[in-house]
Amino acid sequence: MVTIKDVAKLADVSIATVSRVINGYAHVRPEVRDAVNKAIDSLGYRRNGLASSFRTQQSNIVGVLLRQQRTPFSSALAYAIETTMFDQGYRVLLCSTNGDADREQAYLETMLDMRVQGIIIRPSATTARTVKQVATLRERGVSVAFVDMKPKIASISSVVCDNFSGGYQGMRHLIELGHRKIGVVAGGIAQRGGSQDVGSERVRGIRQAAHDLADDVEIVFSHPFDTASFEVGREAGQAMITGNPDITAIFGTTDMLAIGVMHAAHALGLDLPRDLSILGYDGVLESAVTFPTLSTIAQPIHEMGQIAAMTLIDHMREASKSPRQVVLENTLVQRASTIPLET
Amino acid sequence: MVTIKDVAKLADVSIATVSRVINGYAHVRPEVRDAVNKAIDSLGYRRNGLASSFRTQQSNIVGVLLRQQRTPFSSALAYAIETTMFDQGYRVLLCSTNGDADREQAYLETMLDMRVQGIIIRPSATTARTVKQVATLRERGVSVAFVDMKPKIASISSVVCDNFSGGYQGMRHLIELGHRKIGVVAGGIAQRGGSQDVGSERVRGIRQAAHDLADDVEIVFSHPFDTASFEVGREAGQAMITGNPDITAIFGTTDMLAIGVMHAAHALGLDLPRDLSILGYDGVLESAVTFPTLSTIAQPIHEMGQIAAMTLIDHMREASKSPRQVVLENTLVQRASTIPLET
DNA sequence: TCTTGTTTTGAAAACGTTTACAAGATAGCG
DNA sequence: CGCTATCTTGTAAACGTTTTCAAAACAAGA
Repeated sequence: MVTIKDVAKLADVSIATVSRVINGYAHVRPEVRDAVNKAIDSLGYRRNGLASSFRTQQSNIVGVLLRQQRTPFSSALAYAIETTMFDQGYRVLLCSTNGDADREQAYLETMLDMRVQGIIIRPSATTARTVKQVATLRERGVSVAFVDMKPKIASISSVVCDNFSGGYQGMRHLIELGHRKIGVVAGGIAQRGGSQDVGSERVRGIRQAAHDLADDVEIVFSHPFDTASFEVGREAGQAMITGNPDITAIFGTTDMLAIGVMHAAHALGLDLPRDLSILGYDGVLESAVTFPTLSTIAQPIHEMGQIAAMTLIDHMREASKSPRQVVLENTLVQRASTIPLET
Repeated sequence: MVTIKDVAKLADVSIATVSRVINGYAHVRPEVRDAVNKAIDSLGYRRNGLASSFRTQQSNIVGVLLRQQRTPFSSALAYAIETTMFDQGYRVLLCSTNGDADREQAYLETMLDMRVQGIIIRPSATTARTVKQVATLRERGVSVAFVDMKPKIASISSVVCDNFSGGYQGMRHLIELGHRKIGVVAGGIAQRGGSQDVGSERVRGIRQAAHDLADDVEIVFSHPFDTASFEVGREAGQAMITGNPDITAIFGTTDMLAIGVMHAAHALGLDLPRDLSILGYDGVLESAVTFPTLSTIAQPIHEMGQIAAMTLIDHMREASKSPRQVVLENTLVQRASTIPLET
């Protein structure tokens, strides 16, 4: 393996000079610089990243800790973060904890061991524990940013969507279409803990909209305290439709949930969207692919990832940077699954 | 930051002994071991991963280079690889090149700089270039494994599915259902290059099955030389259905392609699956979620990832291990979108 | 020419660990 | 008790880079 020493010898300079050339420092005579570069090329020298990271005690790696990885939302988020980081010269150590607290712990330790400069976390259920660990992280000089969950500690930067407003918008959409008896399938709330969590916020927005916008709205809630998956949506949807045949619209607080509802409706022989309007939440790719295509409250997932990445980068480059809490707006994407109530 | 020296001082031993304890070497007296461990705990010492990686010139990081990241297939694969690696004590540097050769190059260099022990690659279009780079990698002692593409160099391990057999199975399924005029939407072939690529293999299997199993089968091909996306499938499907109204089944060589076809069929007012059977390929989550649910040739994606990971680990642990080419079987998952031809 | 200031360069230390080597301690054996 | 073999421990070098410090070279001003 060719080292900086070999380059120095060939170019007939000291290793310090080679280092200066490599790192683009000033105060190197142009002809020396050229000679060094020539030596580097001819030897095929590559800087030993391990050595330089060791010496400077920092790698250009940032950790990204997601609680899932296979879901459309998570992978879109991961992609956004990764590309942004790449463009800024950082590399990403991607870790999916899959809700396992031990894994989360193990990954955080690995990250610490590797002296990552910063970490982006989409916290899982065990938030309390995570937050405590985050405190430890910051003591060690690691920058931290949360995504998709506002931390209780105000000193941590975060990027979230306004889920209250999203829920509100969605409900308003259904009400404006004339629906008055509306089902809400709100999954995955309990396990996310806290009252400030994503799912509860959406439900809060839904209630508020119903309260604000019409006197005669009736909401039927279904709270499958489970993951917000397709199967859960189907089961909840089936129960809801059979139990409340007069419902004219169902709002799933997750696209996958809504798609599950859609399947239940199909299976029960309903003609969509004529017999039942269905609204989703997230705006993942899959929502564009259902039949009928799913109207949904879209989250700016890519933007979330980008902003989270840039926020973290700001903190890493300038430790004194004060934390910022970014809140992004969700927007209604109207497709084919929601139509005006036929009278 | 507390170092091994501090621990040594507190435990009143040499740093060599501490190192031995940390790394679990033999020849340390139990009481000394305990004392060191106690010192470690009381100081909150954590081994500096950067330093030890530097010293040993290897990190426990493996690189995973995928050409995409947002697709269901890729994220399922990434997840499988990552969890397997984690369980084996390795950490994953995940990189999505997004088909960009420069990015691929940049990532490979980063990986080299970080002295990753091994790399798993799902090669992109620029295979020739990649293969050349891989040669360089191996000179530098980095183990390499391919996934989802059999490399031309026999010395590289790989894990692929038998796409020929998959295509064959799919076609047989449709023929056995009585279909005789069958459309095939085969996307994303050209850009993968080579004749040995995934898409072409599937088409080969399809042709062979038609040839073997019935004299009177007519196949209509559509080759959108583009990514195998939903939109492409929809456009190709629309053209195919309107151009060949007597087709009774369509085989998409990718689930997303097939789902696109399904949408085209819906849009044209066809009643699925009565008017048209549709078959997909991949078995991604989304295929279970369409309406009607999509019959598909399912790939054992998780298994592919697992085996790729374990293969790479074998190579890393024992460099002399001879390469192995694993070929996995695809299996037909029959759902609602394919039914017998009504006569 | 001498002084002063600036630019350019090299020598050497340092980062925190692992590990080769040697030495000290202990045990086993005759 | 003395010798050897084995176990346990410490010393010190090494890994490849960055960076401090100081010296050398040069330029400019007097």
